[in-house]
Amino acid sequence: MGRTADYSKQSCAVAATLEVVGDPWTLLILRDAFQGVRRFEQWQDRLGVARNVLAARLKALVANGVLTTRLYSERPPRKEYLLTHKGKDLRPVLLTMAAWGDQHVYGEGGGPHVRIHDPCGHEFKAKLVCEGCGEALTPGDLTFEARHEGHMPTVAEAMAKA
Amino acid sequence: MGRTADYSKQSCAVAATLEVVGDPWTLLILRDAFQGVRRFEQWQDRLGVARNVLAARLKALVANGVLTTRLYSERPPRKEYLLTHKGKDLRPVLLTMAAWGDQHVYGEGGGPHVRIHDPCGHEFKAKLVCEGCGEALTPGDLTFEARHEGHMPTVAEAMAKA
DNA sequence: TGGCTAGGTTTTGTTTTGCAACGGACCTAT
DNA sequence: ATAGGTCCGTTGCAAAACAAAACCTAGCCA
Repeated sequence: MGRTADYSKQSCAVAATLEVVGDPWTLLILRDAFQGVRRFEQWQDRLGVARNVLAARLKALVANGVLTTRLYSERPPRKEYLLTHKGKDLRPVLLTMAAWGDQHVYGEGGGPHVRIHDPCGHEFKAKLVCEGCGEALTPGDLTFEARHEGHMPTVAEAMAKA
Repeated sequence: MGRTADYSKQSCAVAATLEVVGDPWTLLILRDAFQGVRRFEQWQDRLGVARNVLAARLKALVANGVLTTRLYSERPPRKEYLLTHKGKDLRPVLLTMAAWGDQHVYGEGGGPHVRIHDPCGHEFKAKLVCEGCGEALTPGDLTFEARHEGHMPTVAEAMAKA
């Protein structure tokens, strides 16, 4: 059979997200979209991705509601790809990944780019907090629970019992 | 050439991160690792991933310093896979993705699981803030700048230093 | 007429994946 | 002791996704 993992059976929000953006190129396409890329040729130049693959990814992203198309020229018909609200909400995912890459792949010196947080003027460093209490994340401070009846015993639960 | 995107030319922290965890299965393997999975058969049962692929991914994750192995049985030699510090730091990435999946794939009702933030007792909702000023992210509040003058260290170089 | 651009699609191979079978090395129950 | 079971992979094969480059449509330019 094919390559793609059948994330859909996983019944998990992470798997659901990966089903949309889990492709090797998709997140890079979106990274460029956040930096203003909107046209086929721009992505092709920047990423060097095969044209057929790029066409397939853009089509899938539109189908999934992450991007929309808009004609910027009637004759000849030319369309550009814009982030939807759903797509813009992926920015935290990319920033979190960028933060990890800066710290753990590039190390001390930091990555090749700096992101400046305009409101405060300092380098932006991503920090994840609990929206409810505003506290930062600490190891092991989360407990998983099934929301729906149809119970799926997780490993976490199984280990908690042991 | 083969299938795999050559992220290494991208010279970008996102691409660097994807080089480590951008594989279709890798993030699901790590998701389970955060829920306590440590052994080959556990992953195989839960994910249904092909055994050769799982073996390859685990090997790559160890090579990349995201997981370590530890013998839990001398005879027969059996090893388990544990998250390193570097690996544990990927938790924000997974939580951010989970938050997006909950909101945009599952929608109103929320995803199949709830994550409880033990310190405050409420459902954990991920929020990304600027570590410097503590303010939440708003659209277009980041500016990108190149850090280095002439030279952009490639991922390959960065890894060679490590 | 010929050349150029933008945005793809088609064609032709190469890589990777999924699957199932096999392997070794050790336990345990009969 | 021998048969079965567990755990952790490795090997071989067909199918799917991929990469590269040629090709196509549709207009525009001169």
